[in-house]
Amino acid sequence: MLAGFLLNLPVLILLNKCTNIIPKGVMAKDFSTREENYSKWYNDIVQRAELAENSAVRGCMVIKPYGYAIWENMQSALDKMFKDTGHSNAYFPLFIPKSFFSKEADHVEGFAKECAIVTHYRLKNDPDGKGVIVDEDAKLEEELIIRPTSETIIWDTYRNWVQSYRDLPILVNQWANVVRWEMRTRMFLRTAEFLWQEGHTAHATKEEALQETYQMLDVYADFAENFMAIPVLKGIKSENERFAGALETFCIEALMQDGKALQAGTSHFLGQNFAKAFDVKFASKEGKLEYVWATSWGVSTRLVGALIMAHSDDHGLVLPPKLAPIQAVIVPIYKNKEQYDLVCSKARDIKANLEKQGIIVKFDDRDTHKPGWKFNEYEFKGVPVRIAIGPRDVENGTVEIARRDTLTKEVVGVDQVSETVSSLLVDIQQTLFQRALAFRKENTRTADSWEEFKALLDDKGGFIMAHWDGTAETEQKIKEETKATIRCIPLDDVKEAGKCIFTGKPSERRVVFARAY
RNA sequence: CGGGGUGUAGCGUAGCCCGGUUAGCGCGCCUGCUUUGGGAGCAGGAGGUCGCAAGUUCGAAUCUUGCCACCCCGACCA
Repeated sequence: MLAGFLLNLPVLILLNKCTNIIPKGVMAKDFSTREENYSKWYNDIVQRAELAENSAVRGCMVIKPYGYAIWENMQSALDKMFKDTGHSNAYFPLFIPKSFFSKEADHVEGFAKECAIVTHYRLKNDPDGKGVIVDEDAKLEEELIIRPTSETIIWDTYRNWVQSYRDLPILVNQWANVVRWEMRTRMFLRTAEFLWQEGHTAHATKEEALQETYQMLDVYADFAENFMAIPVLKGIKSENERFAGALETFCIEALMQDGKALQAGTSHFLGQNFAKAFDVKFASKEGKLEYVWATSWGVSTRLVGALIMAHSDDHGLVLPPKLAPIQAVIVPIYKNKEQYDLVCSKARDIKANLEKQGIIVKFDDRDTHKPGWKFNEYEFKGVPVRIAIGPRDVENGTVEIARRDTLTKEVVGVDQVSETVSSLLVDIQQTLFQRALAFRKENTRTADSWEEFKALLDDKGGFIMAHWDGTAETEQKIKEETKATIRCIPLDDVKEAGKCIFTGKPSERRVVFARAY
Protein backbone atom coordinates (compact mmCIF):
# COMPACT_ATOMS: atom_id res chain seq x y z
CA MET A 1 0.00 0.00 0.00
CA LEU A 2 2.60 2.43 1.12
CA ALA A 3 4.84 1.66 -1.81
CA GLY A 4 1.95 2.18 -4.14
CA PHE A 5 1.17 5.44 -2.52
CA LEU A 6 4.73 6.62 -2.81
CA LEU A 7 4.90 5.52 -6.39
CA ASN A 8 1.69 7.21 -7.31
CA LEU A 9 2.42 10.52 -5.73
CA PRO A 10 4.90 11.85 -8.25
CA VAL A 11 2.71 10.69 -11.09
CA LEU A 12 -0.21 12.65 -9.72
CA ILE A 13 1.88 15.76 -9.39
CA LEU A 14 3.12 15.31 -12.92
CA LEU A 15 -0.39 14.96 -14.25
CA ASN A 16 -1.48 18.01 -12.42
CA LYS A 17 1.34 20.17 -13.58
CA CYS A 18 2.24 19.17 -17.07
CA THR A 19 0.00 16.72 -18.80
CA ASN A 20 -3.42 17.75 -17.71
CA ILE A 21 -5.42 15.97 -20.31
CA ILE A 22 -8.70 17.63 -21.04
CA PRO A 23 -11.66 15.57 -19.80
CA LYS A 24 -13.44 13.96 -22.71
CA GLY A 25 -17.06 14.22 -21.70
CA VAL A 26 -16.77 17.94 -21.26
CA MET A 27 -16.21 18.59 -24.93
CA ALA A 28 -17.46 18.08 -28.40
CA LYS A 29 -21.09 18.21 -27.36
CA ASP A 30 -23.55 17.49 -30.12
CA PHE A 31 -20.75 16.94 -32.57
CA SER A 32 -20.32 13.74 -34.56
CA THR A 33 -17.30 11.55 -34.06
CA ARG A 34 -15.33 9.95 -36.86
CA GLU A 35 -16.42 6.55 -35.64
CA GLU A 36 -20.15 7.37 -35.70
CA ASN A 37 -20.39 9.03 -39.06
CA TYR A 38 -17.29 10.07 -40.89
CA SER A 39 -18.92 12.27 -43.50
CA LYS A 40 -21.12 14.01 -40.96
CA TRP A 41 -18.02 14.57 -38.82
CA TYR A 42 -16.34 16.15 -41.85
CA ASN A 43 -19.30 18.40 -42.60
CA ASP A 44 -19.62 19.41 -38.97
CA ILE A 45 -16.00 20.51 -38.93
CA VAL A 46 -16.36 22.50 -42.11
CA GLN A 47 -19.41 24.28 -40.77
CA ARG A 48 -18.62 24.71 -37.13
CA ALA A 49 -15.01 25.73 -37.65
CA GLU A 50 -16.43 28.31 -40.05
CA LEU A 51 -14.42 27.16 -43.02
CA ALA A 52 -17.26 27.20 -45.55
CA GLU A 53 -20.99 26.88 -46.02
CA ASN A 54 -23.38 25.87 -48.73
CA SER A 55 -24.44 28.67 -51.00
CA ALA A 56 -27.64 29.55 -52.79
CA VAL A 57 -26.05 28.05 -55.89
CA ARG A 58 -26.26 24.31 -56.24
CA GLY A 59 -22.90 22.63 -55.87
CA CYS A 60 -21.08 25.82 -54.97
CA MET A 61 -19.84 26.79 -51.55
CA VAL A 62 -19.08 30.03 -49.81
CA ILE A 63 -15.56 29.90 -48.42
CA LYS A 64 -15.70 31.83 -45.16
CA PRO A 65 -12.90 34.08 -43.89
CA TYR A 66 -11.31 31.45 -41.64
CA GLY A 67 -11.35 28.81 -44.37
CA TYR A 68 -10.12 31.28 -46.94
CA ALA A 69 -7.26 32.28 -44.65
CA ILE A 70 -6.04 28.67 -44.74
CA TRP A 71 -6.19 28.72 -48.54
CA GLU A 72 -4.32 32.04 -48.57
CA ASN A 73 -1.58 30.50 -46.44
CA MET A 74 -1.36 27.58 -48.85
CA GLN A 75 -1.27 30.00 -51.76
CA SER A 76 1.52 32.10 -50.38
CA ALA A 77 3.71 29.10 -49.54
CA LEU A 78 3.14 27.53 -52.95
CA ASP A 79 3.48 30.81 -54.80
CA LYS A 80 6.89 31.31 -53.28
CA MET A 81 7.91 27.79 -54.27
CA PHE A 82 6.74 28.41 -57.84
CA LYS A 83 8.65 31.69 -58.04
CA ASP A 84 11.74 30.06 -56.53
CA THR A 85 11.65 27.54 -59.37
CA GLY A 86 11.50 30.29 -61.98
CA HIS A 87 7.77 30.62 -62.65
CA SER A 88 5.73 33.80 -63.07
CA ASN A 89 2.05 34.40 -62.59
CA ALA A 90 -0.31 35.49 -65.36
CA TYR A 91 -4.03 35.46 -65.95
CA PHE A 92 -6.07 34.00 -68.78
CA PRO A 93 -9.81 34.40 -69.48
CA LEU A 94 -12.57 32.58 -67.64
CA PHE A 95 -14.33 31.99 -70.96
CA ILE A 96 -13.09 29.64 -73.63
CA PRO A 97 -14.51 29.60 -77.16
CA LYS A 98 -16.25 26.29 -77.72
CA SER A 99 -14.25 25.55 -80.85
CA PHE A 100 -11.00 25.50 -78.85
CA PHE A 101 -12.17 22.46 -77.02
CA SER A 102 -12.61 20.29 -80.05
CA LYS A 103 -9.00 20.74 -81.09
CA GLU A 104 -7.54 18.11 -78.80
CA ALA A 105 -9.62 14.94 -79.03
CA ASP A 106 -8.89 13.35 -75.65
CA HIS A 107 -9.22 16.66 -73.90
CA VAL A 108 -12.77 17.31 -75.19
CA GLU A 109 -13.82 13.82 -74.31
CA GLY A 110 -12.53 14.19 -70.79
CA PHE A 111 -14.30 17.45 -70.02
CA ALA A 112 -17.32 17.62 -72.34
CA LYS A 113 -19.68 16.05 -69.82
CA GLU A 114 -19.10 18.64 -67.13
CA CYS A 115 -18.95 21.99 -68.86
CA ALA A 116 -21.00 25.08 -68.12
CA ILE A 117 -21.78 26.98 -71.31
CA VAL A 118 -22.56 30.63 -71.89
CA THR A 119 -25.00 31.01 -74.76
CA HIS A 120 -26.43 34.54 -74.39
CA TYR A 121 -25.21 37.93 -73.31
CA ARG A 122 -28.37 39.81 -72.37
CA LEU A 123 -31.52 39.60 -70.26
CA LYS A 124 -34.80 41.40 -70.74
CA ASN A 125 -37.91 42.02 -68.68
CA ASP A 126 -40.37 39.18 -68.82
CA PRO A 127 -43.32 40.50 -70.87
CA ASP A 128 -45.65 38.20 -68.91
CA GLY A 129 -44.91 39.86 -65.60
CA LYS A 130 -42.26 39.83 -62.96
CA GLY A 131 -38.61 39.05 -63.35
CA VAL A 132 -36.25 38.80 -66.28
CA ILE A 133 -35.78 36.25 -69.02
CA VAL A 134 -33.02 35.45 -71.47
CA ASP A 135 -33.17 37.69 -74.50
CA GLU A 136 -33.20 35.22 -77.36
CA ASP A 137 -32.04 37.97 -79.69
CA ALA A 138 -28.80 38.15 -77.79
CA LYS A 139 -27.49 34.71 -78.69
CA LEU A 140 -23.73 34.40 -78.97
CA GLU A 141 -22.41 33.46 -82.37
CA GLU A 142 -19.97 31.13 -80.73
CA GLU A 143 -20.81 29.75 -77.34
CA LEU A 144 -18.32 30.18 -74.54
CA ILE A 145 -17.28 27.44 -72.16
CA ILE A 146 -16.51 28.39 -68.60
CA ARG A 147 -13.03 26.96 -68.12
CA PRO A 148 -12.85 23.55 -66.49
CA THR A 149 -9.08 23.96 -67.02
CA SER A 150 -7.17 26.34 -69.24
CA GLU A 151 -4.93 24.32 -71.52
CA THR A 152 -6.81 25.26 -74.68
CA ILE A 153 -6.99 29.02 -74.20
CA ILE A 154 -3.41 29.05 -72.98
CA TRP A 155 -2.02 27.06 -75.86
CA ASP A 156 -3.94 29.16 -78.30
CA THR A 157 -2.19 32.14 -76.72
CA TYR A 158 1.25 30.52 -76.55
CA ARG A 159 1.18 30.09 -80.33
CA ASN A 160 1.76 33.83 -80.59
CA TRP A 161 4.38 33.89 -77.87
CA VAL A 162 6.65 31.28 -79.37
CA GLN A 163 8.63 31.60 -82.56
CA SER A 164 12.19 30.74 -81.72
CA TYR A 165 13.95 28.51 -79.21
CA ARG A 166 14.97 31.83 -77.64
CA ASP A 167 11.34 32.31 -76.51
CA LEU A 168 11.46 29.11 -74.52
CA PRO A 169 10.85 27.97 -71.92
CA ILE A 170 7.61 29.64 -70.93
CA LEU A 171 7.08 29.09 -67.22
CA VAL A 172 3.69 30.49 -66.27
CA ASN A 173 1.26 29.83 -63.46
CA GLN A 174 -2.20 31.20 -62.89
CA TRP A 175 -4.31 31.37 -59.75
CA ALA A 176 -7.90 31.06 -60.83
CA ASN A 177 -11.32 29.57 -60.41
CA VAL A 178 -12.59 26.78 -62.63
CA VAL A 179 -15.98 25.16 -63.09
CA ARG A 180 -16.73 21.48 -63.47
CA TRP A 181 -20.43 20.66 -63.41
CA GLU A 182 -20.34 17.78 -60.97
CA MET A 183 -23.30 15.56 -60.18
CA ARG A 184 -22.43 15.13 -56.55
CA THR A 185 -20.48 17.65 -54.58
CA ARG A 186 -18.78 17.77 -51.18
CA MET A 187 -17.40 20.80 -49.40
CA PHE A 188 -13.84 21.47 -50.60
CA LEU A 189 -13.39 17.96 -51.99
CA ARG A 190 -15.61 18.40 -54.99
CA THR A 191 -17.58 21.53 -55.78
CA ALA A 192 -18.90 22.83 -59.09
CA GLU A 193 -16.65 25.87 -58.85
CA PHE A 194 -13.30 25.64 -57.13
CA LEU A 195 -10.14 27.66 -56.72
CA TRP A 196 -6.80 26.37 -57.85
CA GLN A 197 -3.54 27.15 -59.49
CA GLU A 198 -2.59 25.78 -62.86
CA GLY A 199 0.94 25.93 -64.17
CA HIS A 200 1.41 25.74 -67.91
CA THR A 201 4.89 25.47 -69.30
CA ALA A 202 6.36 25.21 -72.77
CA HIS A 203 9.76 23.72 -73.53
CA ALA A 204 12.08 23.12 -76.44
CA THR A 205 12.81 19.51 -75.59
CA LYS A 206 11.03 16.48 -74.27
CA GLU A 207 13.69 16.02 -71.60
CA GLU A 208 13.24 19.53 -70.29
CA ALA A 209 9.45 19.18 -70.17
CA LEU A 210 9.74 15.89 -68.33
CA GLN A 211 12.21 17.47 -65.96
CA GLU A 212 9.69 20.22 -65.26
CA THR A 213 6.93 17.67 -64.65
CA TYR A 214 9.06 15.87 -62.07
CA GLN A 215 10.23 19.10 -60.50
CA MET A 216 6.70 20.32 -59.87
CA LEU A 217 5.66 16.96 -58.51
CA ASP A 218 8.51 17.32 -56.04
CA VAL A 219 7.36 20.83 -55.17
CA TYR A 220 3.90 19.49 -54.39
CA ALA A 221 5.21 16.61 -52.32
CA ASP A 222 7.48 18.99 -50.44
CA PHE A 223 4.54 21.31 -49.77
CA ALA A 224 2.25 18.49 -48.66
CA GLU A 225 4.77 17.06 -46.25
CA ASN A 226 6.41 20.20 -44.90
CA PHE A 227 3.48 22.59 -44.76
CA MET A 228 0.41 20.40 -44.61
CA ALA A 229 2.19 17.73 -42.55
CA ILE A 230 0.67 15.06 -44.77
CA PRO A 231 2.88 12.27 -46.11
CA VAL A 232 2.25 11.57 -49.78
CA LEU A 233 3.09 8.88 -52.28
CA LYS A 234 4.54 10.11 -55.53
CA GLY A 235 3.54 8.09 -58.52
CA ILE A 236 2.32 7.77 -62.07
CA LYS A 237 -1.35 7.47 -62.93
CA SER A 238 -2.61 4.48 -64.85
CA GLU A 239 -4.17 5.09 -68.24
CA ASN A 240 -7.70 5.18 -66.77
CA GLU A 241 -6.84 7.93 -64.34
CA ARG A 242 -4.65 9.96 -66.66
CA PHE A 243 -5.50 13.60 -67.39
CA ALA A 244 -7.44 14.09 -70.62
CA GLY A 245 -4.83 15.10 -73.16
CA ALA A 246 -1.71 14.12 -71.23
CA LEU A 247 0.87 11.53 -72.20
CA GLU A 248 1.65 10.91 -68.56
CA THR A 249 0.08 12.09 -65.33
CA PHE A 250 2.07 12.15 -62.11
CA CYS A 251 0.40 12.62 -58.77
CA ILE A 252 0.78 12.80 -55.05
CA GLU A 253 -1.64 10.58 -53.16
CA ALA A 254 -2.52 11.00 -49.51
CA LEU A 255 -4.39 8.71 -47.14
CA MET A 256 -7.28 10.07 -45.11
CA GLN A 257 -8.29 8.88 -41.65
CA ASP A 258 -11.21 6.83 -42.95
CA GLY A 259 -8.84 4.80 -45.09
CA LYS A 260 -9.74 6.46 -48.36
CA ALA A 261 -7.13 7.92 -50.68
CA LEU A 262 -7.13 11.48 -51.91
CA GLN A 263 -5.28 12.83 -54.90
CA ALA A 264 -3.63 15.94 -53.55
CA GLY A 265 -1.87 17.26 -56.63
CA THR A 266 -1.12 16.41 -60.24
CA SER A 267 1.66 17.19 -62.67
CA HIS A 268 1.13 16.32 -66.32
CA PHE A 269 3.57 15.66 -69.11
CA LEU A 270 1.53 16.76 -72.13
CA GLY A 271 4.07 15.86 -74.79
CA GLN A 272 3.36 17.73 -78.00
CA ASN A 273 -0.39 17.11 -77.94
CA PHE A 274 -1.43 20.68 -77.32
CA ALA A 275 1.36 22.15 -79.43
CA LYS A 276 0.10 20.10 -82.36
CA ALA A 277 -3.56 20.89 -81.66
CA PHE A 278 -2.83 24.62 -81.47
CA ASP A 279 0.06 24.70 -83.89
CA VAL A 280 2.70 25.98 -81.52
CA LYS A 281 6.04 25.64 -83.30
CA PHE A 282 9.44 27.12 -82.81
CA ALA A 283 12.58 27.43 -84.90
CA SER A 284 15.37 25.44 -83.26
CA LYS A 285 19.02 26.40 -83.21
CA GLU A 286 19.42 24.25 -86.27
CA GLY A 287 16.74 26.26 -88.03
CA LYS A 288 14.19 23.43 -88.03
CA LEU A 289 10.51 24.04 -87.14
CA GLU A 290 9.54 21.90 -84.19
CA TYR A 291 6.54 21.49 -81.96
CA VAL A 292 6.85 22.70 -78.39
CA TRP A 293 6.80 20.28 -75.43
CA ALA A 294 4.31 21.00 -72.65
CA THR A 295 3.48 20.42 -69.02
CA SER A 296 0.68 21.46 -66.74
CA TRP A 297 0.30 21.03 -63.00
CA GLY A 298 -2.18 22.00 -60.34
CA VAL A 299 -3.49 21.84 -56.83
CA SER A 300 -6.83 23.13 -55.63
CA THR A 301 -8.91 24.11 -52.63
CA ARG A 302 -9.40 20.37 -52.29
CA LEU A 303 -6.21 20.55 -50.24
CA VAL A 304 -8.23 22.20 -47.50
CA GLY A 305 -10.39 19.08 -47.42
CA ALA A 306 -7.26 16.94 -47.24
CA LEU A 307 -5.98 18.98 -44.35
CA ILE A 308 -9.21 18.49 -42.42
CA MET A 309 -9.39 14.76 -43.02
CA ALA A 310 -5.74 14.08 -42.33
CA HIS A 311 -5.36 15.66 -38.90
CA SER A 312 -8.63 16.60 -37.26
CA ASP A 313 -10.07 14.69 -34.33
CA ASP A 314 -13.36 14.30 -32.51
CA HIS A 315 -12.83 17.66 -30.84
CA GLY A 316 -12.74 19.48 -34.15
CA LEU A 317 -10.25 20.84 -36.60
CA VAL A 318 -6.52 20.36 -36.04
CA LEU A 319 -4.27 22.61 -38.10
CA PRO A 320 -0.55 22.36 -38.74
CA PRO A 321 1.11 25.54 -37.40
CA LYS A 322 2.60 26.44 -40.77
CA LEU A 323 -0.85 26.86 -42.31
CA ALA A 324 -2.88 27.96 -39.30
CA PRO A 325 -4.43 31.43 -39.67
CA ILE A 326 -3.93 31.83 -35.94
CA GLN A 327 -0.94 30.00 -34.46
CA ALA A 328 -1.51 30.95 -30.84
CA VAL A 329 -4.48 32.43 -29.06
CA ILE A 330 -4.38 34.19 -25.70
CA VAL A 331 -7.45 33.88 -23.50
CA PRO A 332 -7.69 36.14 -20.44
CA ILE A 333 -9.40 34.96 -17.26
CA TYR A 334 -10.79 37.44 -14.76
CA LYS A 335 -13.56 38.12 -12.31
CA ASN A 336 -13.86 41.90 -12.38
CA LYS A 337 -12.66 45.06 -14.07
CA GLU A 338 -9.45 45.33 -12.03
CA GLN A 339 -8.48 41.77 -12.82
CA TYR A 340 -9.43 42.25 -16.47
CA ASP A 341 -7.14 45.27 -16.76
CA LEU A 342 -4.30 43.56 -14.98
CA VAL A 343 -4.54 40.32 -16.92
CA CYS A 344 -4.99 42.06 -20.26
CA SER A 345 -1.98 44.24 -19.77
CA LYS A 346 0.15 41.13 -19.13
CA ALA A 347 -1.45 39.39 -22.07
CA ARG A 348 -0.62 42.27 -24.41
CA ASP A 349 3.02 42.06 -23.37
CA ILE A 350 3.02 38.37 -24.13
CA LYS A 351 1.37 38.99 -27.49
CA ALA A 352 3.99 41.60 -28.42
CA ASN A 353 6.80 39.23 -27.48
CA LEU A 354 5.33 36.38 -29.49
CA GLU A 355 4.86 38.64 -32.49
CA LYS A 356 8.53 39.59 -32.28
CA GLN A 357 9.24 35.89 -32.88
CA GLY A 358 7.08 36.04 -36.01
CA ILE A 359 4.26 34.07 -34.42
CA ILE A 360 0.71 34.87 -35.52
CA VAL A 361 -1.13 35.60 -32.28
CA LYS A 362 -4.69 36.46 -31.51
CA PHE A 363 -5.53 38.01 -28.15
CA ASP A 364 -9.20 37.41 -27.50
CA ASP A 365 -10.13 40.08 -24.98
CA ARG A 366 -13.83 39.99 -25.80
CA ASP A 367 -15.92 40.38 -22.68
CA THR A 368 -18.94 38.84 -24.41
CA HIS A 369 -17.79 35.24 -24.06
CA LYS A 370 -16.54 33.25 -21.11
CA PRO A 371 -13.13 31.60 -21.05
CA GLY A 372 -14.58 28.10 -21.23
CA TRP A 373 -16.52 29.05 -24.31
CA LYS A 374 -13.39 30.46 -25.91
CA PHE A 375 -11.38 27.34 -25.07
CA ASN A 376 -13.88 25.25 -26.96
CA GLU A 377 -14.13 27.70 -29.80
CA TYR A 378 -10.41 27.77 -30.55
CA GLU A 379 -10.07 24.08 -29.97
CA PHE A 380 -12.78 23.54 -32.54
CA LYS A 381 -11.05 25.84 -34.96
CA GLY A 382 -7.80 23.97 -34.62
CA VAL A 383 -5.62 26.77 -33.25
CA PRO A 384 -2.34 24.96 -32.45
CA VAL A 385 -1.49 26.67 -29.17
CA ARG A 386 -3.66 28.27 -26.52
CA ILE A 387 -2.33 30.48 -23.77
CA ALA A 388 -4.57 31.16 -20.77
CA ILE A 389 -3.66 33.82 -18.26
CA GLY A 390 -5.58 34.70 -15.10
CA PRO A 391 -5.04 36.50 -11.80
CA ARG A 392 -3.44 33.42 -10.30
CA ASP A 393 -0.91 33.38 -13.14
CA VAL A 394 -0.17 37.06 -12.80
CA GLU A 395 0.53 36.48 -9.12
CA ASN A 396 2.76 33.48 -9.84
CA GLY A 397 4.37 34.93 -12.95
CA THR A 398 3.08 32.04 -15.07
CA VAL A 399 0.69 31.18 -17.90
CA GLU A 400 -1.08 27.98 -18.90
CA ILE A 401 -0.18 26.68 -22.33
CA ALA A 402 -2.31 24.05 -24.09
CA ARG A 403 -1.48 22.30 -27.33
CA ARG A 404 -4.20 21.29 -29.75
CA ASP A 405 -2.60 18.18 -31.21
CA THR A 406 -2.25 16.26 -27.94
CA LEU A 407 -4.82 18.23 -25.90
CA THR A 408 -2.33 18.56 -23.06
CA LYS A 409 -1.59 21.57 -20.88
CA GLU A 410 1.41 22.82 -18.98
CA VAL A 411 2.18 25.80 -16.80
CA VAL A 412 5.26 27.85 -17.70
CA GLY A 413 6.88 31.04 -16.43
CA VAL A 414 5.98 34.24 -18.26
CA ASP A 415 9.59 34.75 -19.29
CA GLN A 416 9.59 31.39 -21.07
CA VAL A 417 6.44 31.89 -23.11
CA SER A 418 8.00 32.98 -26.39
CA GLU A 419 10.56 30.24 -26.31
CA THR A 420 8.03 27.59 -25.31
CA VAL A 421 5.49 28.57 -27.95
CA SER A 422 8.11 28.77 -30.70
CA SER A 423 9.34 25.30 -29.99
CA LEU A 424 5.81 23.99 -29.49
CA LEU A 425 4.81 25.15 -32.95
CA VAL A 426 7.75 23.30 -34.44
CA ASP A 427 6.95 20.26 -32.36
CA ILE A 428 3.25 20.25 -33.27
CA GLN A 429 4.10 20.49 -36.96
CA GLN A 430 6.40 17.49 -36.52
CA THR A 431 3.99 15.52 -34.39
CA LEU A 432 1.19 15.89 -36.89
CA PHE A 433 3.39 14.68 -39.70
CA GLN A 434 4.71 11.74 -37.71
CA ARG A 435 1.22 10.79 -36.61
CA ALA A 436 -0.05 10.89 -40.19
CA LEU A 437 2.99 8.94 -41.36
CA ALA A 438 2.44 6.27 -38.72
CA PHE A 439 -1.21 6.07 -39.73
CA ARG A 440 -0.28 5.59 -43.34
CA LYS A 441 2.23 2.87 -42.45
CA GLU A 442 -0.37 1.02 -40.41
CA ASN A 443 -2.82 1.31 -43.24
CA THR A 444 -0.62 0.28 -46.12
CA ARG A 445 -0.92 -3.45 -46.70
CA THR A 446 -0.13 -5.97 -49.36
CA ALA A 447 -2.56 -8.36 -50.98
CA ASP A 448 -1.55 -11.37 -53.03
CA SER A 449 -4.89 -12.86 -53.91
CA TRP A 450 -8.23 -11.57 -55.08
CA GLU A 451 -9.97 -12.78 -51.91
CA GLU A 452 -7.37 -11.16 -49.69
CA PHE A 453 -7.64 -7.95 -51.69
CA LYS A 454 -11.41 -7.72 -51.33
CA ALA A 455 -11.29 -8.62 -47.64
CA LEU A 456 -8.67 -5.94 -46.94
CA LEU A 457 -10.66 -3.32 -48.80
CA ASP A 458 -13.83 -4.04 -46.88
CA ASP A 459 -12.32 -4.62 -43.44
CA LYS A 460 -9.52 -2.11 -43.35
CA GLY A 461 -9.41 0.17 -46.36
CA GLY A 462 -6.17 2.07 -46.73
CA PHE A 463 -3.56 1.61 -49.42
CA ILE A 464 -3.27 -1.88 -50.78
CA MET A 465 -0.11 -2.83 -52.63
CA ALA A 466 -0.94 -5.47 -55.19
CA HIS A 467 0.15 -6.84 -58.52
CA TRP A 468 -1.70 -5.79 -61.64
CA ASP A 469 -1.31 -6.97 -65.22
CA GLY A 470 -1.00 -3.42 -66.52
CA THR A 471 -4.16 -3.33 -68.61
CA ALA A 472 -6.92 -0.76 -68.48
CA GLU A 473 -9.55 -3.50 -68.78
CA THR A 474 -8.39 -5.22 -65.62
CA GLU A 475 -8.31 -1.97 -63.70
CA GLN A 476 -11.81 -1.19 -64.92
CA LYS A 477 -13.12 -4.57 -63.82
CA ILE A 478 -11.50 -4.25 -60.42
CA LYS A 479 -13.10 -0.85 -60.07
CA GLU A 480 -16.51 -2.16 -61.03
CA GLU A 481 -16.33 -4.99 -58.54
CA THR A 482 -14.73 -3.24 -55.59
CA LYS A 483 -14.89 0.55 -56.21
CA ALA A 484 -11.14 0.56 -55.70
CA THR A 485 -8.89 2.21 -58.26
CA ILE A 486 -5.19 2.30 -58.89
CA ARG A 487 -4.11 5.45 -57.11
CA CYS A 488 -0.67 5.36 -58.63
CA ILE A 489 2.28 3.35 -59.72
CA PRO A 490 4.82 4.50 -57.12
CA LEU A 491 7.93 6.22 -58.43
CA ASP A 492 10.23 4.88 -55.76
CA ASP A 493 9.11 1.26 -55.87
CA VAL A 494 11.23 -1.82 -56.11
CA LYS A 495 10.63 -4.19 -58.96
CA GLU A 496 9.13 -7.42 -57.80
CA ALA A 497 7.80 -10.18 -59.98
CA GLY A 498 4.32 -11.44 -59.20
CA LYS A 499 0.92 -12.29 -60.57
CA CYS A 500 -1.99 -9.94 -61.16
CA ILE A 501 -4.50 -10.36 -58.34
CA PHE A 502 -7.38 -10.30 -60.79
CA THR A 503 -6.20 -12.11 -63.91
CA GLY A 504 -3.17 -14.00 -62.62
CA LYS A 505 -1.09 -12.68 -65.49
CA PRO A 506 2.55 -11.80 -64.78
CA SER A 507 3.36 -8.42 -63.25
CA GLU A 508 6.63 -6.64 -62.63
CA ARG A 509 5.67 -4.44 -59.72
CA ARG A 510 3.06 -3.73 -57.12
CA VAL A 511 0.79 -0.73 -57.61
CA VAL A 512 -1.24 1.17 -55.05
CA PHE A 513 -4.94 0.41 -54.88
CA ALA A 514 -7.49 2.21 -52.72
CA ARG A 515 -10.98 3.51 -52.61
CA ALA A 516 -10.64 7.19 -53.26
CA TYR A 517 -12.30 10.56 -52.91
C1' C B 1 -30.01 11.22 -64.89
C1' G B 2 -32.19 6.62 -61.89
C1' G B 3 -33.66 4.93 -56.54
C1' G B 4 -34.81 6.72 -51.54
C1' G B 5 -35.61 10.73 -48.07
C1' U B 6 -36.46 15.69 -46.08
C1' G B 7 -38.45 20.87 -46.37
C1' U B 8 -42.05 24.35 -39.82
C1' A B 9 -37.81 31.23 -36.57
C1' G B 10 -30.54 31.84 -37.69
C1' C B 11 -29.79 26.24 -36.44
C1' G B 12 -32.06 21.57 -34.68
C1' U B 13 -36.90 19.85 -34.25
C1' A B 14 -42.62 18.56 -32.24
C1' G B 15 -47.27 18.81 -34.50
C1' C B 16 -49.12 15.99 -40.15
C1' C B 17 -51.42 9.47 -40.25
C1' C B 18 -56.89 11.16 -37.85
C1' G B 19 -57.99 19.12 -40.94
C1' G B 20 -60.55 22.88 -35.90
C1' U B 21 -57.84 27.78 -30.04
C1' U B 22 -52.94 32.42 -30.35
C1' A B 23 -48.05 26.46 -34.32
C1' G B 24 -44.93 24.09 -29.28
C1' C B 25 -39.84 22.99 -27.58
C1' G B 26 -34.22 23.19 -27.37
C1' C B 27 -29.90 25.96 -28.98
C1' G B 28 -28.75 30.73 -30.59
C1' C B 29 -30.22 36.15 -30.40
C1' C B 30 -31.72 40.94 -27.32
C1' U B 31 -32.23 43.38 -22.08
C1' G B 32 -31.09 43.23 -16.83
C1' C B 33 -28.79 41.19 -12.48
C1' U B 34 -25.49 37.55 -10.61
C1' U B 35 -21.18 35.15 -12.93
C1' U B 36 -16.04 34.26 -15.50
C1' G B 37 -9.36 28.71 -14.35
C1' G B 38 -13.24 23.91 -19.84
C1' G B 39 -19.42 25.50 -23.69
C1' A B 40 -22.68 29.95 -16.76
C1' G B 41 -27.51 30.79 -13.87
C1' C B 42 -32.06 33.32 -13.18
C1' A B 43 -35.79 36.71 -14.92
C1' G B 44 -37.89 39.16 -18.96
C1' G B 45 -38.11 39.82 -24.44
C1' A B 46 -37.82 39.70 -29.91
C1' G B 47 -38.11 36.52 -33.95
C1' G B 48 -42.72 32.25 -38.33
C1' U B 49 -45.04 33.90 -46.29
C1' C B 50 -45.26 26.17 -41.85
C1' G B 51 -40.38 25.30 -49.42
C1' C B 52 -43.58 27.53 -53.77
C1' A B 53 -48.24 27.37 -56.53
C1' A B 54 -52.96 25.69 -57.47
C1' G B 55 -57.02 22.67 -55.63
C1' U B 56 -60.61 20.26 -51.89
C1' U B 57 -63.09 22.49 -47.52
C1' C B 58 -67.03 26.76 -43.51
C1' G B 59 -61.81 26.08 -42.08
C1' A B 60 -55.23 23.50 -44.43
C1' A B 61 -48.58 23.13 -41.40
C1' U B 62 -52.02 18.81 -41.68
C1' C B 63 -55.65 16.15 -47.44
C1' U B 64 -54.81 16.23 -53.32
C1' U B 65 -51.92 17.66 -57.66
C1' G B 66 -47.87 20.11 -59.84
C1' C B 67 -43.28 22.53 -59.23
C1' C B 68 -38.69 23.87 -56.60
C1' A B 69 -34.69 23.09 -53.28
C1' C B 70 -31.56 20.22 -50.34
C1' C B 71 -29.59 15.45 -48.35
C1' C B 72 -28.32 10.10 -48.88
C1' C B 73 -27.33 5.86 -52.32
C1' G B 74 -25.86 4.75 -57.62
C1' A B 75 -23.56 6.34 -62.74
C1' C B 76 -19.37 10.58 -63.49
C1' C B 77 -15.14 13.12 -61.48
C1' A B 78 -9.82 16.53 -58.86
